[in-house]
Amino acid sequence: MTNAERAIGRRIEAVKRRGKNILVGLSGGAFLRVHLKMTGNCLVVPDVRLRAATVRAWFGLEDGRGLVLDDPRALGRISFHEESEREALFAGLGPEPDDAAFTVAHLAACARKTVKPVKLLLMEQKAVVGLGNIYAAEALFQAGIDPKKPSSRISGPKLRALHGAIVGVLRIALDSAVAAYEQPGGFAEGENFPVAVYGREGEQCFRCQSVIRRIPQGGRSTYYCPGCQK
DNA sequence: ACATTATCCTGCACGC
DNA sequence: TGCGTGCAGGATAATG
Repeated sequence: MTNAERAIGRRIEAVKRRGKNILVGLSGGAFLRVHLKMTGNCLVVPDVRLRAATVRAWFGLEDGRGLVLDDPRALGRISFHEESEREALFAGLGPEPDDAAFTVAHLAACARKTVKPVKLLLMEQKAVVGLGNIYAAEALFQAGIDPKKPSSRISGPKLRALHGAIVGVLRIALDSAVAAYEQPGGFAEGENFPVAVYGREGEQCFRCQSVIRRIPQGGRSTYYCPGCQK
């Protein structure tokens, strides 16, 4: 029996989220883990037989509808797990940004442990979950921190500002994503987020008029304002 | 043990 | 016009 076949006959009981993972709870003590990566979309379609060409995985529901993973770039993943695997599966993840466990002290403790550039620390999903390349850059801009700054050398006030920026950025990102999904037929995560630095290389900073820069970090592009971010 | 790089995958922007 | 190249993204495997 394949892993996908282990889901057959089970009832969908709940849908939750942990960081960037969607958890589809199934009867019999199991769940599906979905990661949308960049362009994935997990949704229920009216007829599982009429799937878009970009649907990479699908489950037929008893009424003919389908639970599908639609992903043009095919980086998204869906996998079956027993409840017993849950703890180990997410053991490396940090707290949710809106959880009481995500405090300034927690962020400071994570930062103190490493000299790696703070942008990379934020991308690891270990100090806090939810930040990707765009939101990490925007949070660092809001906090006025240079993305190249060694994590352990960030001052107390800057860490406090960063904590607030992370919470604010992810709250807006989540709210706008939920609103986008609630539009009829809508899916436009991120489209409503007002970017200050991401993708704006060579353009002027809205705040100080400096020219926005782009640098490689961890194989990705990081955008920042050299005037605002020290 | 750590840090950097490659890999996955497709679509699109770009230069010639 | 059309083709080749490179880049975008998150997470993880592989390499240094």
